[in-house]
Amino acid sequence: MTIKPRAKIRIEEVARTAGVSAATVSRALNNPALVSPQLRAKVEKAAKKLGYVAHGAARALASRRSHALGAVVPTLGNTIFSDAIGAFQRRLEAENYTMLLATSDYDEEVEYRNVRTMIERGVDGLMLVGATHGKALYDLLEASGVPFVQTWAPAKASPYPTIGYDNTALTRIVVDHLAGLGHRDIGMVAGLRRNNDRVRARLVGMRAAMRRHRLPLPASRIVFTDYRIDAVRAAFREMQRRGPMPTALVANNDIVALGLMLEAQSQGIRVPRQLSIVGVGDLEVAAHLHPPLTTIRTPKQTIGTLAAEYLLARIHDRPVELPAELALELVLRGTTAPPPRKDKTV
Amino acid sequence: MTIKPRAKIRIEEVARTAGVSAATVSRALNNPALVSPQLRAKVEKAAKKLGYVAHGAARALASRRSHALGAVVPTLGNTIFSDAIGAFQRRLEAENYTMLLATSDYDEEVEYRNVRTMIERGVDGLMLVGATHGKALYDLLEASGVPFVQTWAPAKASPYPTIGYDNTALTRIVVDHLAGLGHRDIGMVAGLRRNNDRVRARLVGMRAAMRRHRLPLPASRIVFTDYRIDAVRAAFREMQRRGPMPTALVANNDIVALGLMLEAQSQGIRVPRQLSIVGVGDLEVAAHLHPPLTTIRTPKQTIGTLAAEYLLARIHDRPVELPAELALELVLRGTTAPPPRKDKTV
DNA sequence: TCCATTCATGAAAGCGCTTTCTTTTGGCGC
DNA sequence: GCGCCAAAAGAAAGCGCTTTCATGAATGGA
Repeated sequence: MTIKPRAKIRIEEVARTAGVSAATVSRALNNPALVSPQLRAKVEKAAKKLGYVAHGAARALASRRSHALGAVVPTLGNTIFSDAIGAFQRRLEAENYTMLLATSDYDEEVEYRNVRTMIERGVDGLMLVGATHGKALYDLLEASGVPFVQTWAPAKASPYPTIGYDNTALTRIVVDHLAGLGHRDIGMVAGLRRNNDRVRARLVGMRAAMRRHRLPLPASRIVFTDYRIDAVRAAFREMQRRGPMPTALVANNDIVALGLMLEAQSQGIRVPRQLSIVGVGDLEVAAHLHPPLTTIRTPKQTIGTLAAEYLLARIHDRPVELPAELALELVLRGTTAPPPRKDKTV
Repeated sequence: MTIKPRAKIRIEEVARTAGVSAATVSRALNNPALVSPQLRAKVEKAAKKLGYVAHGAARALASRRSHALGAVVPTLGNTIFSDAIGAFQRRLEAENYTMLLATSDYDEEVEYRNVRTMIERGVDGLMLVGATHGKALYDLLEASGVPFVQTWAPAKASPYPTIGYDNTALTRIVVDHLAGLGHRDIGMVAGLRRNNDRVRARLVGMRAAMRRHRLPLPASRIVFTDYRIDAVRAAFREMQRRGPMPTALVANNDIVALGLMLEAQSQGIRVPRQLSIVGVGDLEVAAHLHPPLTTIRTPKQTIGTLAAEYLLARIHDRPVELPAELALELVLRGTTAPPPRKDKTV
């Protein structure tokens, strides 16, 4: 049952066993084309036999390549990010890269520290969330020369490489839909703005869209919340407290939308008859809610995959281009309908 | 806007700037107690001024410590794991460790490769999910001498350090509850068993508990599914196809439970009047469903935190002890009730 | 006052690889 | 059969740190 922990094997010993030099072993393992088939076979056999596992740090030191990419996301508690990270990692794995992951909890300082640590660890590239970061971070990034890519924002949002969709457009699509249905009084249940340019962009887009439709959007129609269902329900009630409810609510994401539906239902408010709700993200449950949730499908996995591809390409000096922005899709389901007929004005 | 990428600073230059030797700089930065306050201050100032960032690989090579821990989990798509990973990472961060993360997608071979890669990268410790792995994996682990900890299983499940709760006990608790309510015909909607000893343990526990209550549990009462809601609903129908429905269903987790509730509702089956359902995990939504879900609360964050603590302790040669098993809590809510009165037998 | 300790510092030897540079080998044309 | 050149292999010099080990200064006991 217990295996004798054999001493660690260094390249030297593989070389001796195979009857070649360490240099040849290194080449055979990392760049087989440089070694004749016979020696290559010998080396491979010896390596396998001895259970040779290269020493990553030594390799990184000598080659100036860590074969590791870093990712810093706000949180793993949101499937939006964990899905993207999953896709990112799978892409890396396919290319034999390792992922370093850290979470910042929407804290700029923590993010800075994490990035610094990763640079220190020698990551070959870095994935960040959001297109607006502190100057200190950008300075650090530029000083280190590590390729990086920002995510969840369209390319135009930053002078630095960025990949994602346009959050401004997102709320525009939603408002267009709602206004098209006849809604004139639309509210928004937004996420917290702290270090979250996605939320900020959506607000901007919301305001602009409302203006285009010549619809009012007083501050009282916007309420902020984190993504705990309790908090969302409280936000719902907060909006009620501020005056008569809007006929439609734009949620920051599907979880928020779910919370709103839950609170509406428990108050006997009919969705969508009395109140329309739109989510964002198209989580799996969205389609299964009662009624099924109208939402915007966002390309989370694509973001992770493309981020990985971009970084890998940069590292290997392959040409890459980032899409200007990723497509969004309005998924029409059962939570939106024309507003109730105005029997009483305001 | 553009910062001139200053050349990378090596310890040598910090030493020169501070007017001391490289050895002193290293000591001042890593083990300040060994350096006199004056020199320490000088070094710190020089390091800050030059923006010195240590070279992790060189440091790892020289010190034989990577200051990185690895984690390999089946998937990030399940909050069970992403929450635990989040807690794990936060704990590491507090101690200035970095996390390497990889997902195996429940594939033993992928897991092996990932572990190998991490060992190669020189992780100081490793967190794994599950208490049963292939012999090859254990051999690798022992040969490398890297401390590791298994999770999501009780200590007794393995000769190796393991931290988690007892999945056998979990289903026992559920069955006890259901049987106590008067249910005699209980079904189980389990997860896929492939490389998943948690599911297998729950099956074992389920069978044992049913036996203790002298209740039958034919194979037809157990149906397997992955965690997509569509699949769960199909599983529900599959069970119906096999004969008259049980009066209670044990779900593999809250997502599965949700899927079951959804399907029941859409068929007009009343929960819990006609059908009791129990979940596992106590996800945040569980309390907000209609009716609120009876479920078992599992200590996911605790598992992540304790895993980190154990590993850190091992690395620093601090004494550690792992709890035999973590506590489970039955959260009674609205989806369980006595079975409908037997108007017609079987 | 002198020697034995202790403490802070510096010099230098690696850590285990990769990669340049050099040497050797072998293929091929004449 | 000889010489030339390309390809393959080896020797050795680092990569940028940490950590022994050695040294010198400072302290204290006799």
